Amino acid sequence: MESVDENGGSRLVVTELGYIKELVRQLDVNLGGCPDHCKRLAAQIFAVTERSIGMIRSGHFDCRKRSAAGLDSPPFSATPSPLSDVSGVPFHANNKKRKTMEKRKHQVRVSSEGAGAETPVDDGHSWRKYGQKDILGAKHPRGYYRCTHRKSQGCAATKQVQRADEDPALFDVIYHGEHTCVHKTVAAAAAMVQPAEENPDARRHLQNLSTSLTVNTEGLTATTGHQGCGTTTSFCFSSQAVSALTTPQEHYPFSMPSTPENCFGQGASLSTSLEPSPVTSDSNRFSMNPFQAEWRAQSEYDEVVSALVAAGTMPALAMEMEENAFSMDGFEFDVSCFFA
DNA sequence: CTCATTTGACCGGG
DNA sequence: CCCGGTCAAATGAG
Repeated sequence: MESVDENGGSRLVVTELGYIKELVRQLDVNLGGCPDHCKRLAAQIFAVTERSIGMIRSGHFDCRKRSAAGLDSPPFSATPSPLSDVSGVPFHANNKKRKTMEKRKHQVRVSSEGAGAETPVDDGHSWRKYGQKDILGAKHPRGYYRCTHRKSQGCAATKQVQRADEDPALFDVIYHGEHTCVHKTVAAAAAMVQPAEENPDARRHLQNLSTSLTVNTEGLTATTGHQGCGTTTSFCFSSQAVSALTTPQEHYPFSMPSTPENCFGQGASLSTSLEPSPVTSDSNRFSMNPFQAEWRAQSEYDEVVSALVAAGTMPALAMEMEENAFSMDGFEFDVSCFFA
């Protein structure tokens, strides 16, 4: 374990465990409620637990290392669990290698929407199936998908989906290539950050966060200190909060806290400034609980992305982005995507 | 009609 | 030649 960054590594695992705890809490609250939501939560708990175990086993829980290795994140899934970064070759690949090796790959394990579902949870992109093959030694056939926008926009992204032998509820998904298609409004917002050529990772990560988003600050700790936030702190963005974000410089949304009471800096003030958002329409509604804010509507998410971009935050955010966590200024944030 | 899926044929690397 | 990946005609859904 020498190679493991003690602070960054263990903290990340602790964050993961905190996330699991929160999921269990949510599950407890939801027991007897919406069965689908419970199933999703259970699937998430499973996947996050699996990921945590993998992190501990591999000693691969340094945030920076994971960011570097996991830059080629897949379009997000409910709880993607990185099995391996099977990047064939770096970007500057030897051109004499096989064509297929030039594409970067990323494999994740995702759970199905419900028990016995035929497909894994939606990853936010639209795919068109173009083939299926029985694979030697595998119980289940492998499905081949390409981006629906391949024809219209020349998007070269493809994925392979195969049900896991051990657990039919799990799917191994291998993503090939990157989406170059303009995907919904999030992609448009992502494109505002920087041209894809200059900052492809930021753009991809933003794309990965499409649909809806949860920002959970539970377990927030500072890099330089041992005392984290004494209490669980949460924040969320409302329309008002977003307007606050759009003021640059002084309102840098994630400034370093100086005191435990103000451990979240502007984030805390964002939280307190939040009024129960007037529910104007379903498309603008979002829900929150004491622990987290959830965007249930695309419009809310778009608004936040635009605000973060305007505030100059997004590039920094994207640089430390992982599948469902990011760190900034020594803070780590869980960012989990939910399917409403 | 358009668009997505299915499925056997085909291709190429190893 | 085997096997994984892709193509494309047939078929189905909306």
